[in-house]
Amino acid sequence: MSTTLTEENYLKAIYHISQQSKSEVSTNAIAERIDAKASSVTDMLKKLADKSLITYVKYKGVTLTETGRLTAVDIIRKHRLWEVFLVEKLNFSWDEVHDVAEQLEHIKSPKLIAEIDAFLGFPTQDPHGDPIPDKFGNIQQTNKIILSKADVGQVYTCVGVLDSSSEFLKYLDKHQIGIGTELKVVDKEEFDQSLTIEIASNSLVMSKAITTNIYVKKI
Amino acid sequence: MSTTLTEENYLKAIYHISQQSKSEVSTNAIAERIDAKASSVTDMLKKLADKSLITYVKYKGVTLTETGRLTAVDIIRKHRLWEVFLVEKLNFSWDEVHDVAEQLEHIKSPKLIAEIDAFLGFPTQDPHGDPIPDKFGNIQQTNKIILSKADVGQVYTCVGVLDSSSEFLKYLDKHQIGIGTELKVVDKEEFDQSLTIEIASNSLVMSKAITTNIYVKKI
DNA sequence: CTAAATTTTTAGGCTAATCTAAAATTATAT
DNA sequence: ATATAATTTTAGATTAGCCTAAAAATTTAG
Ligand SMILES: [Mn+2]
Ligand SMILES: [Mn+2]
Ligand SMILES: [Mn+2]
Ligand SMILES: [Mn+2]
Repeated sequence: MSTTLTEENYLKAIYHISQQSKSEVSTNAIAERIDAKASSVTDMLKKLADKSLITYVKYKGVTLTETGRLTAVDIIRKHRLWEVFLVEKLNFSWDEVHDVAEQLEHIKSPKLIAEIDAFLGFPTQDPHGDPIPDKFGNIQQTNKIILSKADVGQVYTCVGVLDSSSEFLKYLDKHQIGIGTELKVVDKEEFDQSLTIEIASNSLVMSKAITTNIYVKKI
Repeated sequence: MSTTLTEENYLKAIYHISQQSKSEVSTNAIAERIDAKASSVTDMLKKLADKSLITYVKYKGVTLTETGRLTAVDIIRKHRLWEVFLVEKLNFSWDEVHDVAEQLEHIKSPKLIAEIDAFLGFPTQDPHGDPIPDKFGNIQQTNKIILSKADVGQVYTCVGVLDSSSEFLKYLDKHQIGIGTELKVVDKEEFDQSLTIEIASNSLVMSKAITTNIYVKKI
């Protein structure tokens, strides 16, 4: 059975929320993410349940069925492959790709995405460091940690971002931080949780709002 | 003002029909092309007229306004650039590209299409020999003729097709005919208008149904 | 353990895009 | 010139996706 663009966006939202919370996904959480009213979400949840893409129990929240999960992951795969394409082949910067990928991810053509994948040399990560699911829906997870929980005195590599908004990515660009950049945590201010970071011999103070949006890995 | 996918498809249909007939475009002609009922077309025509994309007089048919024409040509530009991309970069054959391009042509991102254009080296023709409008909406027309009107004894180059359906293109593939192929019109059977064609020293009889769908140019 | 707050669902309505059936208009053929 | 045929438009429904307001269910606080 085929899915509409709107249904696909709901499945993706449910998938992403479930990645964070691990439990049933609530109507309100979906409404917030989709930017729709809870009543609209309820309507759609009934439809998705009818299509066996989610299991839905009134007042109790939803979980993706295996079919629903595979559908969501396939959309995410397409989104991330398109983002790589835009950056690698079309001179887009990492803060420009998301909105276009939101449109491109809904293009229906298995051959297209298989060829794009090959054309890009089967990339495993998107421009924001997020893993690209393989065509079977398997996702390779790396053992990254959030910068705010890093140890003082330790050196890390930036491996991803939590917030992929243009505004945040431009902040990182300004301070020459990207995927692969080495960061040394020099000091932590306990009062506001801000970190002093050393990047290529330059010192930079990052507020908690910043450090909770950067993924790093011990070198 | 932004256009919906459906509105864009109507504008494209009106544009293509007006290319053939040169006069006002009728409701029924649009209905047939869009594969919708005439009443649905009437509804949409009112909407497009409200948006000043067409001039519409009840019972008299429609014409595109300058804005409408530019919108239609921009969609066609995107369609044809995507077709080139699919063939040149992603190993699609010319009979596989149309349906995917029908989806891709509606992606809204000026940067994306500008970059694709540059990435492809600013092509002027799509895989079916159709001209690619430039970013200002100008279309370079070539002086092609339809093969059925060609002269016996004359040699031609295939420069395009009228029917881009997968079925017709596969027929051409089977007989090793493509854009650039040399064809010599050896004979014409007056009874059924069929032509005997010589291609690379092989002889082939083409019915009128075939010859009215191939564009050629005198060598 | 109840009362208040919060969350979720239901009820009813709206718009875009489609449809069928019937009415209105225009074209065609004696 | 008029009757018939064809085309086009109107009228009234339907479906997807969204909304607001109110009701119902669940959670939280005292
Ligand atoms: Mn993205
Ligand atoms: Mn991304
Ligand atoms: Mn095409
Ligand atoms: Mn084409």
